[in-house]
Amino acid sequence: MAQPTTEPDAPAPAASAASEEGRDLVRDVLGRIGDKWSVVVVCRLGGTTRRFNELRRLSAPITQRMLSATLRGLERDGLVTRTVHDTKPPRVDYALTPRGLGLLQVVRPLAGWAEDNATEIRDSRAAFDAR
Amino acid sequence: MAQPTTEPDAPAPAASAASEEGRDLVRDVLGRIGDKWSVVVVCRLGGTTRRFNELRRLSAPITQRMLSATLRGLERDGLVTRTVHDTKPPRVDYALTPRGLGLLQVVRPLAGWAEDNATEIRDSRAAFDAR
DNA sequence: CGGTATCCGATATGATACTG
DNA sequence: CAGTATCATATCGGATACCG
Repeated sequence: MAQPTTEPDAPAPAASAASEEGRDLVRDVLGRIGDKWSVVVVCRLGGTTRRFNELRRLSAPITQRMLSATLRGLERDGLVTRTVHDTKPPRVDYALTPRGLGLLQVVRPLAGWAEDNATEIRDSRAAFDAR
Repeated sequence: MAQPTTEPDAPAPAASAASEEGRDLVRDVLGRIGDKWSVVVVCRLGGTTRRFNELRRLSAPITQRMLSATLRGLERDGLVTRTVHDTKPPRVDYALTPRGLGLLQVVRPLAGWAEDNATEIRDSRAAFDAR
């Protein structure tokens, strides 16, 4: 980011998320995909291209408003493409970009973990709340 | 849902998160770790055990309140253990449980992806907002 | 040291109605 | 079909102060 001059040598971020502002950035990115629906939508998109209402059914019970907002956020981050076909009735296709596919690769294991551990976690919560 | 009778063979949920209530559960779990700090704290804990303020420094700029709340949430889900040593001054150790270590395995790649793509995503956002 | 209690504003999300 | 606009609310999370 625009450090024009005077770099002694310090290129290597070395460990993870070293720089101060780098960590802010990483938390921003995680916050984006950490909203209620992004992970669901990315997983539902997968490697194929889907239309709006198709995606909505697959991601139920997402509301129209939230799907729209989620997709715009993902598009803003360069994770999905939005293609408008000028037909009647209108048709809009969404698909993951290469960057979005990269996200899918790391997010699918997460969703899998959540699924695998869901019932045990629910039990842990119940036990914790019981005392 | 609830195909009462006559299942020819259909045992496999095949794809991910098949059952209706299963999906709710999965979204609950994802919502938990999708808050602002859980991923950071889990990564900072890693395989070692840390004290409260130590963790707080490592997770800066988290507030005391949020670290406390985040840790309690993770403990509730059976992802971290909380060990109180009755010394003076008090000392409390936190560590990931086996289940928490499992989460770490899938969350670390996610954090790595966020780090790797942070600047490009920031640029995409700027470009999107510009128009 | 390791918290909890309280207050409060920002944001995320849902419900509903309307549109090209 | 694929959205947007508006309103209401719940929750998140920061600041601050106090406690054992």
